[in-house]
Amino acid sequence: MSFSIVQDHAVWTMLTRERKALLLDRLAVEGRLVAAALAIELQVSEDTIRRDLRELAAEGRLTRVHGGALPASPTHRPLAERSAMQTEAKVRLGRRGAELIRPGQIVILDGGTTHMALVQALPRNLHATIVTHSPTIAAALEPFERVDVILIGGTLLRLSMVALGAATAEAFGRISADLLFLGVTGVHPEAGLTTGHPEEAELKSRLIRSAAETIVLATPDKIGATSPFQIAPLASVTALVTLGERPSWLPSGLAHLGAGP
Amino acid sequence: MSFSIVQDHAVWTMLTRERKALLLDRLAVEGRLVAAALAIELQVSEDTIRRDLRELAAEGRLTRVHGGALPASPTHRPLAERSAMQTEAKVRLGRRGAELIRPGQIVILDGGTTHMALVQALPRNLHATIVTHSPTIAAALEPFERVDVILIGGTLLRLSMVALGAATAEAFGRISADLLFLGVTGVHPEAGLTTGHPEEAELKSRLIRSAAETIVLATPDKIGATSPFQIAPLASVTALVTLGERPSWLPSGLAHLGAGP
DNA sequence: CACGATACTGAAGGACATTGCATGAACCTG
DNA sequence: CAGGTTCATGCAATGTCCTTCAGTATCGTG
Repeated sequence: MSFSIVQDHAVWTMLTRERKALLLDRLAVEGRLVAAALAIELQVSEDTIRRDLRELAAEGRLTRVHGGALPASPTHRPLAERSAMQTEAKVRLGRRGAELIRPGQIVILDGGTTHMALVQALPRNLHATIVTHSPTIAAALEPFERVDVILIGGTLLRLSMVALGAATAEAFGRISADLLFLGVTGVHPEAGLTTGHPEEAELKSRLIRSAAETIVLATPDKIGATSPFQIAPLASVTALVTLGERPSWLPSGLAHLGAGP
Repeated sequence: MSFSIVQDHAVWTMLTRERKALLLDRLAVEGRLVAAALAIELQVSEDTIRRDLRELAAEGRLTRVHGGALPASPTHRPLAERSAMQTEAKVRLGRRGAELIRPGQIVILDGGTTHMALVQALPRNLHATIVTHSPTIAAALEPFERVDVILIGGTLLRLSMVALGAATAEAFGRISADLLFLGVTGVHPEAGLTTGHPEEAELKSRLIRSAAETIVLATPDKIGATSPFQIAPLASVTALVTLGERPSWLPSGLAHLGAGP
């Protein structure tokens, strides 16, 4: 073949199936696919991408739209839209977060699209125990054969799709984890860690008590922002991961990790 | 990994078994195999590699794809592939099952792809409470704004992606539902309802005790089939939904519903 | 040791899959 | 409604697959 991409050393022949799997993965993480961009990125013609999308659509794995594809029907707009926001930031934070998990650790994963990105970034052969009260996260952990998943039940709060309630809190109370990835909607020098739902705030504060270390992955829009309900003061956090520089107002006892490009 | 092919002018003839083992090792490490590249590397014809891959695929050790092979992924594929199996049957059973839910009822939904199809068939404005120990089902219920979702936690059984264990059983013990949709892998005149996992069988039998009525949606391949572990005798079921006619051996006290086209 | 049976490999040929390109239709934007 | 973009289809080139066959090595048995 004369069109192949010779890169001095080796030709990375991507199998068709691999490419399709990649497309679906990408769709799950980013919530949308753009045909033209993918063609450039994967070094194939747009026709090939379009063909893939058409075939995946025929299998019902995604919905074809002009210019690319969107998740298959069952996905709800709010969630799909949320995951389409700040995609790049979330992918990078997720990758950085995934690196922090050591083999064998017991990790509590809070809900949220950023943590979804973290799951997508986990190495396939990771050996760990992951505790979560988010059915979405739990479902996404299916492919990881060496991960033990502990699902915490309760009443689902529709907005954020996590379990809440007395039973949930009690179940977390019986767990001592090594690591907690905590989802918040605000990180502020005075207000501390905040979120938009009172019960959720309470549960999240309990999560902090159930783990030795707490890590917050914060997209840029959350830094310096506040939401109505406080989870805990900043000092409760072990490390804050952001895309940019360390905010000047961070307490000195708090580690800051960059998730640069 | 590097190895020399020629040692002292003597050619290192690799035994077939050795080569196959190497292929599997390589697949485990790299996650993919490309037939053409392996042929060059191992100094055999592509046909030989292809033969190996074909045979390994027949043994279920890997998945053959155009150009090479991918992991058999006893986890990833099953779910994706299982949901692709018997699609038409599942959709019809799911639709029929969805019709059986009355507004305001408390419904226990077991895991499984058939029940996933049921969720897809639910009316958007359904008002009900759905209890489930399957994160996949729970996640799929996100779009239904008037459905209260109760998630039951536990340790996830990867194969079927449902929560199991003492906590799960106990949580179900505290629930009295109107309706239970029970997933089984066999419906047999003598063996009754059966499934392939002992703990799952035990939990399922507990589910039956937690609901006033039990409904089994059975695809054709399950009728007359048995799996190793019994859940309960046929008489425990309120209604059996199938695509075809009522099996002659069904106990007379048991309702049969057709999910015809 | 001889002999047939079996297993393994490579090669030929035809079927099949995948890809990029060309064409004209459908779509979106302003 | 004009102009660009995106799309589906048919086509040709190439790569991959399977089947079949023949040659060689290995094994088991007499």
